[in-house]
Amino acid sequence: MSISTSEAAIAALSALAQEHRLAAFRLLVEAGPEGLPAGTVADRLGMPPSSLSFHLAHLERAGLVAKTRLGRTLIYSARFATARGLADYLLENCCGGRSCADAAVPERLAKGA
Amino acid sequence: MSISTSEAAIAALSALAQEHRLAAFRLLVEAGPEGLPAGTVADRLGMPPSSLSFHLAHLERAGLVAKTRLGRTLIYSARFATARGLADYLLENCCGGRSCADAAVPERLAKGA
DNA sequence: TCTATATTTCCAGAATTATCGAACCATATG
DNA sequence: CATATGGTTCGATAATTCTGGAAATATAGA
Repeated sequence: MSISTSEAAIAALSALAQEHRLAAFRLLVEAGPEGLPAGTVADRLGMPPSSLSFHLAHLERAGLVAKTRLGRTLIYSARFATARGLADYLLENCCGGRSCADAAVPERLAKGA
Repeated sequence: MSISTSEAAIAALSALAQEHRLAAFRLLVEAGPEGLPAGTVADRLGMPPSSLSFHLAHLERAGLVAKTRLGRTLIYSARFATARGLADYLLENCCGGRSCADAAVPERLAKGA
């Protein structure tokens, strides 16, 4: 998941553009590759399981998390590569390779000078 | 705009998590520091001015674009620093400093092994 | 098999976001 | 001042997303 199309970028962006999902994802990042059971995430975030499930599914569709069954618990883990892929996408497509040293003060356009 | 809080990150993420806004922002990035008049962006994106205005305002609130008046035209330009700030936020908070070499296959948790 | 646990899916209602025409504001120019 | 141009704001409607309880699914264990 290296995020090549803008659709993929939008999927990842909107997956993270939500309070609860960003919090869940950060929790999983912190948990590392071992991941965390859905229930644990729900507890730590203090939200009802059905709501959390909705958000985790959203993250999974965007390729940001992976799901593994272990007995009767489902373990979610962060897909670091996708997060990095999104960061790379931003750097390439939204910083245009330029230095990114904020210089957004256009003072002369449509005027020759 | 270095994006320190998660609120700021969510604002930037959701600003870019929309087809038209991402397209508009990319256009402004491509245009460089000189920026582009709102009307030009509307033309290139083929959308009614009021719709575009709505989206540009959204990008501006998130700190992703700057607005400058030049006569009767309003020129929008990308704030590269914010885009980079978002990329940095992702790298720091969503990749956890680790190598990011996808390793999301938790096979032993809750079991000693 | 019956029961308990972990979680998801379903569904309906609430909340938020997007769309776009019409009216409005600001600036330029005759 | 009158008029034209570039854009925004308003407002009503449509579309999408979020929320959370109830019912359903999957697995484990007695």
